[in-house]
Parts: sequence; C-alpha cells; structure tokens
Amino acid sequence: MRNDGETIELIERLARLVTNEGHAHGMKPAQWEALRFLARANRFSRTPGGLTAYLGLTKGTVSQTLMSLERAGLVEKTANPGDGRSVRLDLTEKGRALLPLDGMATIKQAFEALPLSLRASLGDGVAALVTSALAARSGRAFGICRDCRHFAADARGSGQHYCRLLKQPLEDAEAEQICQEQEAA
Amino acid sequence: MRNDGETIELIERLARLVTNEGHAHGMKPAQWEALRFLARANRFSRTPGGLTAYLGLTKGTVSQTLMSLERAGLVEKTANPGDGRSVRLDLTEKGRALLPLDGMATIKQAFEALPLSLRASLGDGVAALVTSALAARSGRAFGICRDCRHFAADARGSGQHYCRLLKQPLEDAEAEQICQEQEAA
DNA sequence: TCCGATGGTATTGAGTCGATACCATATTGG
DNA sequence: CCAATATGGTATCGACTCAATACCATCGGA
Repeated sequence: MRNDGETIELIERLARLVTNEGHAHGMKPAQWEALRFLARANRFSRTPGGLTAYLGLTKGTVSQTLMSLERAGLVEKTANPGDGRSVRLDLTEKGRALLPLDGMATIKQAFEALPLSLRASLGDGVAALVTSALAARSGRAFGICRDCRHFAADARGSGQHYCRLLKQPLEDAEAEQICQEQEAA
Repeated sequence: MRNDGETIELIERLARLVTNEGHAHGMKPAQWEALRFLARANRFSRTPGGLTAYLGLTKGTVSQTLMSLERAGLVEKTANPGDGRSVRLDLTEKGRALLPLDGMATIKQAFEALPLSLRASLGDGVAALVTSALAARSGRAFGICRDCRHFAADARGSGQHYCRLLKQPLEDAEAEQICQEQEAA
C-alpha cells in the first residue's frame, strides 16, 4: 500500500502539475494566480498588499507581477478613496474574459470526475494541510466572508449584510467573496 | 459546507505553499525538486531526460537547473557507459546532506498530524488527481519499481530481482526506487 | 507636529522557463 | 556499409519570478 512518504511525493508532483498548467495562453503561473485572486477577493482585499499576503511573497515581487498585468491590460489600478497610500485593483473586461481559459480547468475536471465521497475527504485533507501550513508561517486564511466571525447576516432579507470589523455594509454577492480579514466563526 | 470550487482553490493554495517552501537554504524550488528526484530515482532514470519527463518541463530548462546544481557541488555528472549521448546523474555527499533540510518537512509534519483515515483518503484523492492530470498531458507515472509489470521478484531470496523490460538485474534497494519506465502491474 | 508604521514602487542579481538552434552519438533502412 | 533520421544534451535569448534593499508618500498616534 501507499505509505506517508509516497503521499508526500504525490503532493509535490501535484504542486508541479498545477504550476505547469500556469503557462496557458502565454501567461505565467504567478500571473494566473493574481488573476484568480482578483476574481475572488472582495474590495477590502483586492490590493497589492492583499495579494502579497495571499501568495506569501514579498511586496516587491507582487508589485512587478501586477505591473506586467497592467501593461497587458488585464488589471486596472485606481486610487483608494480614504487612504492615499493604497491602490484598488480590478480586473478589466479583457482580464475577466481570460478567466475561463485557466489551465486549472484540467485539474478541475479531473477532480470532478472523482466519486463524491473521495472529493469530500480530499477537500477535508487539503483544507487541514493548508490550515496548518499557513499557521506555521503565520499566513492568513482568506476564507469566505459569510463564514467569518465579523459577518452579520441581514435578518430581514434586504440583501444588505454588515462587517462588524470594518464597519461596512456588504452586498449579497460580497458575502461569497474571500477576505483578507476573515476569521472562522 | 465546502463546494468543489473551494476545494480547487485550496489545491491552488497548497501548490503555492509547496512552491514557497522551495526557497529554504538559499536554493530554488526547481533545485529542490531535482534534488529530491535524484534521491528517489533508480539508475535508469537518473538522467537529464528522466528529470525532464518527471517535471514536465523542456530539456533546456532542466539542463540549466542541473548546471547550477553541478556548479554548487550538489550533483555529479558521469558519462553513461553504453550510450555516449547520455549522462548519469548522482547526488554528491554535499547534495545528500542537504536533503533533510528540505522545506517540504513542514508540509510533511502537517500531514503526519492528520488522523490515519484522513491521511489514507487524502492519499487516494491526490493519487487519482495526479494520475488523471498526468494522463491528460501524456506524462509518465514514475511509480515504484516493485509495483511494475516488468518487475520479476527474486523467488529464492538471493536479494537479486530482474527487470524484464531493460533485461537488467536489480538490487534489493533498487526495487523501492522510482523509475521512468514503470507501468502499474 | 514630529515619528514610526504602513502601502507601494524602483532596482539589482540569480534563477526559471519556453523556444530555437545546435552538436554528438545512436539507430534504422536501403 | 552508409546515408537519413531519431535521440540525449547543451547554448543562447528574452520575458518573467523572486528576495533583498532602498526608497517615497501617506497615515496615525503621542
């Protein structure tokens, strides 16, 4: 049977496969990662600093990747009202159009072909690994807004929720996005 | 609950964490991958071509990584007797001494902390993903020699096995190494 | 109003990576 | 036996990645 060492080798191999998929359509792995992040993150997290924390890189490195994406017309920067230092990032139409061409689709298909129970336990296992590896390097979870302990769901169905930490109202759609500040409820 | 999309995000994140671990001790992720491969592969696979197939990169790229490792004194190249084009790769003592410092140890610890049943199903899930992602890009499995259909176990306990494909005798220890030619029994 | 903390950018140097071109050594077919 | 071709590797180029360092502007508090 498979022992622990073999599973670790398979995880390394999977990581390499995921990285290799990142060369689809003339882009680079780091560029795809940035694109995917910007498609998933809420407005409080969609900044160079947010992406830096998500990827666990240095801010200089991330700044360069973002410049290359901006040059390519995939990402837009706008000044952040309320903090003159900070920058708001948004995908352009062109950037958004690229998302479905993501090479991760291959891996996603392989995953969806697995039996339901295996998908579930694979999810549990990967979640546990990510959580503890993240803890070891004091990284942030970037979980989903609605699962956060600062999230106050709207009780009256107006479609308006609230973040108790940032003291900001939240649209319905935003509750499903990932957030820099998220802490499990 | 976690849906499929969230699990895919976690897999991307795990891949990034694994890559980031690859900067331990002033080395680069690709260099660690090469080192680990050379520690695990048998003599038939321990060549630039073998590493190229394992990583799914181009041979030029791998050639450069190997040159940097040779410059650093971690890898030795010797001519392959029997084929003047081919090169045999071996870890030096210095290269072997580096192995225990691998940053993957962090992930390995996290893995070993998981309950046994979760470890098993995580292994099954990752194995299934790797197998089908590999098939999609017609990559080789690089499984363990003893699990290969060309492997003939020694029946009389002399410690000598045999590869029916390469028509070569195999030491006991070699049966546990990974091989370019391996096909599941 | 300083002063340190925070969010970003600029620059440098080593490494990664695909693409292309190239070389030497097999292997195959006539 | 000897071309033609295939195979295993290396060399070079250009764009990108990444950490490290230095730097700048804005923010926040004492």
